[in-house]
Amino acid sequence: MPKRVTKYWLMKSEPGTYSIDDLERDRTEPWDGVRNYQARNFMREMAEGDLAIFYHSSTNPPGAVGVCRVSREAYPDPTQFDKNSSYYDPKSRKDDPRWSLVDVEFAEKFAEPISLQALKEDSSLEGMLVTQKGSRLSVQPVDKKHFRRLLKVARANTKLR
DNA sequence: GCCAACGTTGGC
DNA sequence: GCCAACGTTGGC
Repeated sequence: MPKRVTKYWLMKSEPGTYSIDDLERDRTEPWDGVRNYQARNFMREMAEGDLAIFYHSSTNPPGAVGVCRVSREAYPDPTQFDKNSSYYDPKSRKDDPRWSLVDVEFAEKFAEPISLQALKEDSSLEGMLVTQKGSRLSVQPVDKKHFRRLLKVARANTKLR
């Protein structure tokens, strides 16, 4: 049996809701609240061990702030059945859950965030979904070459400190 | 706070 | 199946 190849992703979160520091403290977290079918489908493609860029959105500046690892593959998001949750979905049925999530665990926090602006200006990252205008997808695939490049930039920033 | 760029919903 | 109306995301 060939080993499954690690896949790479990018996951957005508003730091006011859940930040890389929160994940570093909690170590592992269910990535709940995703209510977009495309993003959900990407989470369903994830496997344990996949790596994801942790991205802070709706903040100044937005950008990549660290890395997390998928620690549990997709299962039903419990918040969809929780009437007290802002993620409650009355149309989702227990025998056919509409929304999924994965668990992610903390891997690393970058010494310096890599701003969206910097991502856009890096020609080696051309084609990354997150740099494209109007890209609102909160869970998205990342090419291996882009992932590796981004880590390289993060390391370089560490040396400059 | 504005608004462009989406995605979803529902009438027809 | 079309599309107008509405809601949301997220950069700026």
